[in-house]
Amino acid sequence: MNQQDFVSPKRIKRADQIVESIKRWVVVNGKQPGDRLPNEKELIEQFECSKGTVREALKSLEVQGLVSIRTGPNGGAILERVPYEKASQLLRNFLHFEQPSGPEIYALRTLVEPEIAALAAERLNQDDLAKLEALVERCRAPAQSFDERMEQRIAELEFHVVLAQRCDNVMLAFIGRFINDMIRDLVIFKKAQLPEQQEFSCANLEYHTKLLEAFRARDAQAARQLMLEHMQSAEHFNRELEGQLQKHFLSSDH
Amino acid sequence: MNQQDFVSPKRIKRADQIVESIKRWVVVNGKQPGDRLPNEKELIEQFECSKGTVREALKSLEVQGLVSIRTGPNGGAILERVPYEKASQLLRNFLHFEQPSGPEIYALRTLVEPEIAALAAERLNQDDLAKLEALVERCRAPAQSFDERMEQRIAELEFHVVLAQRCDNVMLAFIGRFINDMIRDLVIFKKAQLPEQQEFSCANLEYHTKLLEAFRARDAQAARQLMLEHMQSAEHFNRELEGQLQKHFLSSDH
DNA sequence: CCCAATTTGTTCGTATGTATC
DNA sequence: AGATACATACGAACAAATTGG
Repeated sequence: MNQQDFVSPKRIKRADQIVESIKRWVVVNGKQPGDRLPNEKELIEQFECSKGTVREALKSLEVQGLVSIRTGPNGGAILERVPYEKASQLLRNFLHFEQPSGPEIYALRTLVEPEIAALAAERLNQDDLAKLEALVERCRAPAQSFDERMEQRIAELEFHVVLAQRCDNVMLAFIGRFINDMIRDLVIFKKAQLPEQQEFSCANLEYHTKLLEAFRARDAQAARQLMLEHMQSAEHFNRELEGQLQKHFLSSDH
Repeated sequence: MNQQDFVSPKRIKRADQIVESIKRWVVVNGKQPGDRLPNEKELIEQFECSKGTVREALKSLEVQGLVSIRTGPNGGAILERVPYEKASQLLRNFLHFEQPSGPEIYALRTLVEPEIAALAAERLNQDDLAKLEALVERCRAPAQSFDERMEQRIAELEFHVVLAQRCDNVMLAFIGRFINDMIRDLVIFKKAQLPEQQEFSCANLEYHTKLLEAFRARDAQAARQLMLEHMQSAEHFNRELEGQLQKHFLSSDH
């Protein structure tokens, strides 16, 4: 039925072709977030296909986070910036079966966080600094309970997310935020097994305090160096923790 | 009609609920790639909904790259590892409106490539080394034409992709491959504007040759150091190139 | 090679909710 | 408030693909 059938053993669905066509159309016409796509009727005659096929293509674009579809008159598909949450979720799907280990995550973190800190140092405003200080202060009082300890651990990670969001390299910003989200989920997931690690919390608090000073002084070099030491320390403690968990797992059952 | 209507102003579609349920089902039952999902009929009675709704949910999972759907007896949806190409494409959607600049990409590259080189140094086998050598040799003869120059440029990038694929940190491997894919597209897109840059090609060839030696000797430290210098050099040349392009753009028209 | 069983894929018609004018 | 346009959801019938005898 199609001339492509001889070259391509795998049939390419019409809806997917339309998705690609629409993407090209967006790129070559320089369409921006907020711009409207042609409505259903126009797309149907443009691509000479049924209403269902167009709807399937739009549906696919929606799942990818590229458009949102509004109901009502003058509704239809409008272009959207892909929200971080969507991109994050799709990347996590990819990593689910790859199972990155704790050490792998921390190794990447050690590479990127110092640079993020250096870039953020030059861009943090008073609001950001206040937010960071609040997060640091929340970790200062010794935790009284299990939940409180976990809450402090998440506040620590939030400190890094704030830095990532203020970093003006979009790729570094994404990776930084993504890594901290992953670690947050690890913390929550392993919460039943999470031992005390008082030393770890103290070290983190100290580093964050010093980092805050460097940020206030807008000292990028100091921030980079402090963050590097902070990450190496965290990497060390994580290795220790995983060793403990392994031992506990081996001795308890199985 | 729904108790959620008070807390959540935004109605959550049934199909999306089913998607989330299936994802949870996969995680808690430890399903692996190749395992089959329940077929349409079972899903319909499981979720008490129509065939169309189930199909929409499966469609969504397919767009996300999590399942592939086959027809016929013993057909249905089977779990898939999300292929790199899918994850890459979805992340590029996210970055499309963020427009990472050349310098931003190269800055991240300078951070991750040295580590990738160090990790790869310990894992490259004879086949990999032969492949790398072939790619280096392809760049040795001076390019005679425009297309040949571009082909060499792409072979240079392929060198880095091979390293990324052999790196045993899945997150680093993904980022490394992704960055080189992005640069490849930049090269192809800007091909009309690509000036000669003989020095750049020579420097790259020299670094790749030295790196190959280090890989043969399984010298991770040397590989890391060489790659760092290589990346700093590339970052420098890219800055120069963008300066030239900017000047050319300003003087030619507009 | 064809037939039959099985399972997905497509296309109707219809009803209902919901946002916009 | 009412009319309109669109999305969502359902059901049933039919089409297409794949497998195994």
